[in-house]
Amino acid sequence: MNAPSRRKFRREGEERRRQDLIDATLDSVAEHGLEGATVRTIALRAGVTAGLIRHYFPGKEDLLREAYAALMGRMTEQAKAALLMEDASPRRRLAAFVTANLNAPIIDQRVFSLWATFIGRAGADPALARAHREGYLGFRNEVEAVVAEVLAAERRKPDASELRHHAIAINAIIDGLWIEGCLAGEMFSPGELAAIGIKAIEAELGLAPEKQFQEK
Amino acid sequence: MNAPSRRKFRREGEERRRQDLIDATLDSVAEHGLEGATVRTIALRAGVTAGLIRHYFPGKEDLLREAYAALMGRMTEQAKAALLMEDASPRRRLAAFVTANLNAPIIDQRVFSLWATFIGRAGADPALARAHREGYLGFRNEVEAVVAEVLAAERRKPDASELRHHAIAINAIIDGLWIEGCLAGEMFSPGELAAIGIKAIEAELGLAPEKQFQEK
DNA sequence: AGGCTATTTATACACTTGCACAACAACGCC
DNA sequence: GGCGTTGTTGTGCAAGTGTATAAATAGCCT
Repeated sequence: MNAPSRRKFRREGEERRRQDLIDATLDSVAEHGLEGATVRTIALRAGVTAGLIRHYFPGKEDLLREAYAALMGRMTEQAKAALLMEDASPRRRLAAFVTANLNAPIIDQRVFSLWATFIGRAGADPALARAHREGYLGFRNEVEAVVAEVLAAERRKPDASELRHHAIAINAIIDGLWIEGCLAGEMFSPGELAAIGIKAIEAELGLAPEKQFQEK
Repeated sequence: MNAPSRRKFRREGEERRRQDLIDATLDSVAEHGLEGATVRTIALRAGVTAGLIRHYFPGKEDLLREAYAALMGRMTEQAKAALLMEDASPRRRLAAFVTANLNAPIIDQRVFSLWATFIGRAGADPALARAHREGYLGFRNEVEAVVAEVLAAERRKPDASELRHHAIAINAIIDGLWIEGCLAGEMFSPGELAAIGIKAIEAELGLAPEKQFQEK
């Protein structure tokens, strides 16, 4: 009796454990910030003990880096997925892209908290700044490509500088509305942000209102 | 000889010391994040010893709260200051407002780092979320007021909902471009962001290009 | 069934953290 | 000029930090 009573455990596959630890890290950061994301908190959340982290990651910093990379990957992946409707008109695709970016699950307070917490350290951490830069430029290039298609369909031939300015402005509109939605989502009715975004972007591009909204 | 050699110090006025400690806190957070802002780091930066912090603030949390309040105060104060040109036309005032918000010192990586670091915790800290909400609504109301003036000068009578949507969109444009500028300022030539912002906002409001840019 | 090995736990350690408290000394007041 | 007030320092402490390492055991292979 009064056995040493060591904790029971199961062995998991390496990839599974790494993902669990990364998810637990993101959860911890979202809930308590970077300061509250201690190895013990993370391990507890992942259902393991703290020592195990060092078996999968060289150190805590590496775990945080991989967690941030995973977050960015998921965000850009979701964002770009909305552009895959091949059969629609460029204008519809752009609208769908905006709509996807201004509704759940991309409008999400938890994701925003994570983004803000990590990006706040971009000024001090060059690796983090570079990761952001790449994600941002990738996103903006996607926007620029769709804008080019939209304008081409309207028989307009913008030069490179014009195109770039449109992409910067549209990116800003989406980012700005995304923040407003994440921070004060309940102040907007469903679909309102997307409607505002689409109208603003079409104004930026000088597009006439869609035919369906005009009198026949 | 080998006297105890206690550190020399000067007594400062209460307000001065509090401000120094708050500034040192913001510097520490900007440089090392919330995790790196320890009482010892902050005190060292302020040129005092750690114990003094407890003489001016009940605890570290209170110091952080006051530092965030000070940051928000300075940001909104600077932003609104650009609207004070009484003698200019509404349209010029709006343009000046945008220009002021999209150049130094408001476009600033350090300020952005601080904003992101603090706002990242808004999801978990209700007091912080409320502080943000108030600042945001105040800013948006300013925007809405100028927009109303601009449209009135154009003899247009927007209803409340229309006005609100314009304010939301314009706020998003400014915020989005602000972020782009803070995070990748060197990718834009001086004044470029402001020009993009003004064009996007005038498009949103359906304003014709200014007369000075049209052929006479 | 029984051992092998790598995953997992548990413990230890040096260091940092926020905070408490007593000693001290700078400055105003008489 | 001495003296009291109190701003300021220095030290101490318990709790928590990341990491190192040894001990244990779960699950695969034969």
